[in-house]
Amino acid sequence: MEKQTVTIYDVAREAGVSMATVSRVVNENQNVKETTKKKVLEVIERLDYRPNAVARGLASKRTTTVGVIIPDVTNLYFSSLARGIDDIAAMYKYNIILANSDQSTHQEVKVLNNLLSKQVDGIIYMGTTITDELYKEMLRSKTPVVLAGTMDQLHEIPSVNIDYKTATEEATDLIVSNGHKQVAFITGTLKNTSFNDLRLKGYRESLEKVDITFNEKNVYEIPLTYQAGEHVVDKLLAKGYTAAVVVDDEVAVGMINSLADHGVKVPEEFEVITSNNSKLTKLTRPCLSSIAPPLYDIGAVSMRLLTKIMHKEEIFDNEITLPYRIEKRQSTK
Amino acid sequence: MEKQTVTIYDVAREAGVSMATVSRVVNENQNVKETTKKKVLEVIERLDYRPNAVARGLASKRTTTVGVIIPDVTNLYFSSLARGIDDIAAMYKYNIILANSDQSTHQEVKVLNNLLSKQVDGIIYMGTTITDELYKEMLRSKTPVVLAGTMDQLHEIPSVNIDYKTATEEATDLIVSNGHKQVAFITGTLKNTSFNDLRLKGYRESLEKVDITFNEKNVYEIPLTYQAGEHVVDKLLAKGYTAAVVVDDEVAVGMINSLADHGVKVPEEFEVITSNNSKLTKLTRPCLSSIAPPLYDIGAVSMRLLTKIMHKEEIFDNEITLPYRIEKRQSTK
DNA sequence: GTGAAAGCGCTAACAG
DNA sequence: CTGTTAGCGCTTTCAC
Repeated sequence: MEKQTVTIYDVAREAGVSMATVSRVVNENQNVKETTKKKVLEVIERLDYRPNAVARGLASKRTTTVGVIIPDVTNLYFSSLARGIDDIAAMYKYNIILANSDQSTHQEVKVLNNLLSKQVDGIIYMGTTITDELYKEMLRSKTPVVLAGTMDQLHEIPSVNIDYKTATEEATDLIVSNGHKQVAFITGTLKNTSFNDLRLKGYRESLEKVDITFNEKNVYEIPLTYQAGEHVVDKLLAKGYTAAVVVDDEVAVGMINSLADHGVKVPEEFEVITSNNSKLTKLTRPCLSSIAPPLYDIGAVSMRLLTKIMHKEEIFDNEITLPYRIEKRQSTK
Repeated sequence: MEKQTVTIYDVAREAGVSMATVSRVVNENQNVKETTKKKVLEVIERLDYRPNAVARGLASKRTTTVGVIIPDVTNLYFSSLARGIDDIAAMYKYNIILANSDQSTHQEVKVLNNLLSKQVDGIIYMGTTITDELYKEMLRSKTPVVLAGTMDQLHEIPSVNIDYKTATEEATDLIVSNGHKQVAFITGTLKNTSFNDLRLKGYRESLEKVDITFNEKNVYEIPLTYQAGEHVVDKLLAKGYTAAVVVDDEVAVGMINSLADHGVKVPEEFEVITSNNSKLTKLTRPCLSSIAPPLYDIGAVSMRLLTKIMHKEEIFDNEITLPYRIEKRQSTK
């Protein structure tokens, strides 16, 4: 399968210069006379020469490729980040190797090693939980890693996030200020996630400000799926809850639809606020109120941070916290 | 930035064999004695040797990487295909370089050439339109290309699709059988797309079966966005339409929400059927009836087809047509 | 069953 | 400003 036919050597011969000169022209090195440069470019054009990035990668030890580990491209939260990542990557002439991890540790470690063997210049990791095994591998890696929309417990790996605790606190404030006493907190797993821990803390502190005692019974750890959202509503209604703070949009959509199916009016009889402000929040009726993290920007800034690390530029802060908004829509009063 | 420290040479030395033998072990070549194999594997483990895929790619001219051109990862239709592609790719030990094209020809040609320079072993293209310029580049490429969920006018490039014409015909049948006379057809651009052409034909033939004269005025070419869906509803209502066949789910969601906002009851006063059966169709209230192409499978089969071409296996059919269903939900009677 | 040696196409000193 | 010369780490004949 001869993909490449014309090499730098062919160009050099045709143009009557050395490979080194061609290389210089291709890499936009200044030290080339205008006339020879023109000549070389002409030959490149004529021969339709395309530099072989693999050879280049081997010789220079830089592949201009970064690995992106994503739980599932089909999840709007992550794909929104991915879009920001890719745009900035393209701007800096990097390509992206996208790998779905399904959030399974085994997969993730495999994927990480696979990416490293491909000699990516950097890695962006997305996902809600970081197990010890994966964490160790990341720390061990000489290839820089940036966490997008997630963080490690010890805050050793550069990351880009919002202030989850305060955001969740504000979101909960919005609800308790309407007088609710039974407010459920719907979350994914609380294992290995400093991320959901922070949210839980925000929820808790909000309640305590209005003298509602925090009770673990009000915390529901469920799978982050539409169906799980539908199901949890049955329980919530049976137990008399009148509001919920939700960490995932798909879950929240499931809940809001299920509430409608139960004939429960939102927001009059039940209030819901969710956390990611993905497209979905605007597609439901009523529209979902939500914490609004700058999804695209989290991805974009992560990639930008990674380029800085890869280029050994000075970094002022390894842990970037982006601002968020609270979008009040129709699922809260 | 020394990413790689231990090389095949180190392993060879430690194990007291030649590089060639190590290479054979790594590549699972049969011609190695069980005992030397064991010895080599032990050293690999001990040294934590990881083959350098870039060097391997240069030497073997195979990168086990495929390029995937996607208009926007954030679009559920395309990301669902992408998920199928990645899963099958992983199964065959390929990685994916994902590139967002924004469906802009200029971008696409650039991206394609970029992918080729990275020496990908194959390319999967997603997108609704294929301009002549891009088409030429694809045909010229010695690297195999497969079209996922789209097709070229001349059917020269291998592709995986459903029968858009018949599917749209059936979808329209469903609506006209309920007696509607004014049925709009909401589509994206009709330029450079054998794809939407086929759908239009299906729509047209369905109408003609019940003696409704096809009229171009009923065809609305709009951007495929939620907002455009909302806006087009104003026009449709003003002109007295009572039903619409829509080619894109986001548009359909915009329409259904806008209809609700106008106080128009769906499906009683207005019926809508859409085309992609993405997650979105189940999240709206009422749920959207839809043509249901096997999204994940279109991606998966495309990738499988590509592996066959890359491995020079025998191909029985370059143009694969997968079966679809019609999902009747609540937006049609 | 194993080793030696010749590249793959390019970059990166180092001379000049 | 330009050319020469080593590799980068691996696969792949071709011998033995």
